[in-house]
Amino acid sequence: MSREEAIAKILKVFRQYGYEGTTLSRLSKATGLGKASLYHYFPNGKEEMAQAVLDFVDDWMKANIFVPLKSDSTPRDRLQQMSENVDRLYCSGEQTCILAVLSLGEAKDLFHSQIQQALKSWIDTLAEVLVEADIEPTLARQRSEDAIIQIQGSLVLARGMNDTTPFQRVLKQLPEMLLGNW
Amino acid sequence: MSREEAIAKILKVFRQYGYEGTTLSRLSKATGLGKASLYHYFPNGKEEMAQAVLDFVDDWMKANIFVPLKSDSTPRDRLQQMSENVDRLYCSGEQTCILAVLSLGEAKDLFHSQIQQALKSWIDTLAEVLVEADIEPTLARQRSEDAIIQIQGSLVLARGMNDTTPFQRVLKQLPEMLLGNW
DNA sequence: GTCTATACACCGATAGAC
DNA sequence: GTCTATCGGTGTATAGAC
Repeated sequence: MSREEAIAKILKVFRQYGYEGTTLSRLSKATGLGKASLYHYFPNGKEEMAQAVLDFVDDWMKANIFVPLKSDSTPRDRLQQMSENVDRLYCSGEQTCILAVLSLGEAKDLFHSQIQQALKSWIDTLAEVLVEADIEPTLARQRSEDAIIQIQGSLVLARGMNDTTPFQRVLKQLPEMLLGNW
Repeated sequence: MSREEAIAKILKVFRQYGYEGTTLSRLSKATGLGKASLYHYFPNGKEEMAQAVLDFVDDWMKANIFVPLKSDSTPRDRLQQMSENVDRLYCSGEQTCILAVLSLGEAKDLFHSQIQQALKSWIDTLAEVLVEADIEPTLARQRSEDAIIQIQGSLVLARGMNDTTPFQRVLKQLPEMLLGNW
């Protein structure tokens, strides 16, 4: 198994159980690797695995969210593209946000600056698109923040209610909400 | 120390560290009680403490959110009252939502139905107020759901950005958003 | 009620064979 | 690379003195 494949499986565990709830036993089971083998890929153990997971998601978001947002198609198309990839990122609302999960407990101290940076980049990039769509910078910024709030909030609600409908509704309305047509 | 006082301190630990990250050592430190003393108040240990915390918050929400929402003042006043108490519940955005935290990992299996019920009651009660304010039931329900989404999402963002501003903005706009005046 | 002491399982991590 | 075996530490939980 490649390191990349292992990271994808490890990611699922961290998303479900959080940092402290993710044990080497669970990671071993999820990857099919023995504990010692995990240390072959990640010499610094659990912390390095969480770091790898964060880096992996970081790269994925750059490629599948930020790059599309900076493309040369129309603002509406770019926002639509983002929504589709956000839907994939969170498996239509069935998976938590790793940024949200790793901002709890001990993990908060370890990864806070990286999480903060990822959220900030997302909001900033989104706001730039809205400014291009002739929205006032202050309003653009606020709407972008609201978009992240709605995505995160609907993930929480979907998890708590065991129903992904709220997430899907939010995502569907997202482009028009951002552009202010409603 | 009374059981109630202990629960309030235990609540803080679960909010910060989540279910798996909350250890008896941390609870012992937070309460000032030895581990064995904790078992005097909560014979079934950690699970019972989490249950007590959930029940405590449940009662608090009934008294400080649901009851005000069902009072006989105007819809706007009731929503305003809710916002103020939500602000207290989450310490102006500095504290997580225990319902959101306990819907992760092992705790999800243990407490899912109670968490689901609490969220559902909140949305239902909110929607009733909006219907009284002559809003169509379908729209009332959707806006109520959006309110919970925005509260939860802004808490996540506030935590990730280490900045409670988003939460406070959401809360301030909440009554007018719900009534549809914006 | 609160404590010290302790039981036993599981934690993260490592050694070393293959 | 992957494994088994094992380490020291900490987890939850309990016994029993005071």
